[in-house]
Amino acid sequence: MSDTSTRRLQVLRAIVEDYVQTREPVGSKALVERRNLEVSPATIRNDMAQLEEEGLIAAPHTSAGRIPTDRGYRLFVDRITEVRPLSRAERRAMDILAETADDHEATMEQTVRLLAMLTNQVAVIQHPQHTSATIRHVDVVPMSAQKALVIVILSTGKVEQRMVTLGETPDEDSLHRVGLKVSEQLYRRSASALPIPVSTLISAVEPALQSTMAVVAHAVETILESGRVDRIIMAGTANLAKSGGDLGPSIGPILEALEEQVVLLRLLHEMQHDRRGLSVRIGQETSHESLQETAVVAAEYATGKSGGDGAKLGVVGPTRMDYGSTMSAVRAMARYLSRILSEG
Amino acid sequence: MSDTSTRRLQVLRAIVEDYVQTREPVGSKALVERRNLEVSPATIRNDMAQLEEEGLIAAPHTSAGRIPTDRGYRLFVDRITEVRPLSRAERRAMDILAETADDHEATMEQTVRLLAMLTNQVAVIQHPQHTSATIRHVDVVPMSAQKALVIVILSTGKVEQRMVTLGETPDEDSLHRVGLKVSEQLYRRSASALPIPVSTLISAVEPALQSTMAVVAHAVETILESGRVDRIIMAGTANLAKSGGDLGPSIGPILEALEEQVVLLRLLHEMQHDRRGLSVRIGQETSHESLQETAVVAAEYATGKSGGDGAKLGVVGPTRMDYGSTMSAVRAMARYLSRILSEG
DNA sequence: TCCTGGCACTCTCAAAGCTCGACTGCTAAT
DNA sequence: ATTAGCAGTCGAGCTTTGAGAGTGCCAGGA
Repeated sequence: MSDTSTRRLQVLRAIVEDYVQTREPVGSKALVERRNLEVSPATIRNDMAQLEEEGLIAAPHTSAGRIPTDRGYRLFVDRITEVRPLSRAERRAMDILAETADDHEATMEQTVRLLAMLTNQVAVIQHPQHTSATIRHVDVVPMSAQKALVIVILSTGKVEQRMVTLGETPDEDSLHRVGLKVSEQLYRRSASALPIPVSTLISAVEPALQSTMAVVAHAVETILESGRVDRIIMAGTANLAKSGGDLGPSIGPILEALEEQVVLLRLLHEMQHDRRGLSVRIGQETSHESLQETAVVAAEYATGKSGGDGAKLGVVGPTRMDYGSTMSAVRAMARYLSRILSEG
Repeated sequence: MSDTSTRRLQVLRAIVEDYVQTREPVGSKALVERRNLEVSPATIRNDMAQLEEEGLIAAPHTSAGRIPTDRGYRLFVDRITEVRPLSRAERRAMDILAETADDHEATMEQTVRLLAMLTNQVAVIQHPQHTSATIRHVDVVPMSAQKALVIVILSTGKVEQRMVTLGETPDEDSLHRVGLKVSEQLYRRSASALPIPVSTLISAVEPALQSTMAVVAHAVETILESGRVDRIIMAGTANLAKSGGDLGPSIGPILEALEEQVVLLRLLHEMQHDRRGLSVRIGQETSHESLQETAVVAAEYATGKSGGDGAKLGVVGPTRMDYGSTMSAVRAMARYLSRILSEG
């Protein structure tokens, strides 16, 4: 019993691997040859029939080989594939990245680009939310008679800004003073501690500036709130096209779904990570129409010294992808990024 | 003479317009019918032969209609097409945009997204360089024992940041003081006025902090310098795929070229704008391999109150595009953005 | 109970041949 | 300068055909 069922797993594995490599449905005969198994094609056929019944593989049409179904890939990912270690060249690339990291935003961009290159797929990365950040500095810059820019700098180095419309027209120095007051009052305060003490702030300035202060305080609050809204950056969309004829002829809808950041964000958010820190969604598991033929591999990375937070990064590619190396690249990337962000 | 040569222009116009609409080579017979001209197909054929000789149109194969060449489109754009006014709905969309503009970055993103929607093509926008900006505030935030983040806020509301590695490990307040000193010394200084007086800055702090100050000052300089390096944001890449089978089968290389921001930046930089403020590059005129089958329509927008600066925005699409409405959308978008940025 | 060899059957893919239709270019007449 | 008519060319699309690959099933053997 165990004998035959382990062979079936081997068959599934072989089918997945061959199909990923050759992009063609794999038949019983070809399989025994390529893998020089010890049994005859007929035996394999029986196993295949069994696997098909279990919904792990399917035949595109009567006289073709089999290809894995989403469930087949799922089983493969869960039980069979090994996460492969990275190659030397890949490690090198990451080390270089770690050295050249200067600015927060740039680091994210380089990371996502590198991940796209390593995997030859579309890479995405979620901006860290500043839950664990504290407020570092607030500044108010006049932009025109009526408008001013409120800028909040967080301890993580993230900088947020927002344009506000003022009722009156205070001079530049007054605005500056308002900014200083807010800085002073909120310094070191957790960015996620809402609401902020607006009335205290207002009463901290002279009456003439109080309405301005009200507007500014409100803007700061909005900024802190919106810090919980995620953003995604992305690279390697060209790889979608390059994956050549895979994904049906329909890369358009996929691109659309990717530009719709909301979809991806929800998806990433829902993903639960296993003990390896990885998470995979395959085909329909994405529960999104246009991503039927794609899979998402994601991992969490630590966004600051404190760790906890957990933004994510990952790649999107055809279900027919090399899960082993993709998973290893994603995992490694997450670790490296965590290290860079928390300094190492 | 003038009679027959103006008709030839009309024929060219008709060919371009029909081809853009139908996506199919247009023949002499179909042309007289659709346009109910007063002449016979044979006459048109003669004109076509003439136009072909001049290199304005070409036939994909012997028994097909004609399609415009790049030179044909060029003539069409230069001499024939009228920039069409926007529809009401389009104006509406822009007005809404103007109202919801809060933060600098967000405005840019919304703009580029809207432009992509309006034109159904890939929209790009170049970040303004801060030539005309002045320095508003500088802050230094410790990130770890060895590293700190230098943040520069400009009068335009743009915020730049850069990570630096410090030789020693000053406490947070010292760093803060360094930041304040720099702010104080450079306040109102033009961001493009380089080099900055590093030695003055260094001697403005106590000896223990001087090496730190040197690092920070250098970082500020780097930031100001790098402000001249352009960046591009982009939206609507999905439209590339949607433009269905146009562009050959080869949207991959195009996506790659777009991700290579350098290429686009050079291209945008080279474009000279006509009296309408618009500039168009068609096919080979882009002098870039993978953009052979695309055209770029761009316009300059004013990036601040002072005006002058001149960053660009535009769209990239198939050469076979509706130049009239694309040009009008780009131009309108440039005007609106100028107005928003310089406040109106 | 599991494996194997053999056989009949099915279905896709690619090449080949074919017809149809759309255009053109040319010439001679107006 | 324009027109009508005619002969010639070529691609798009359809059908046919053959080859190849692969399956399912059955009956026999370990």
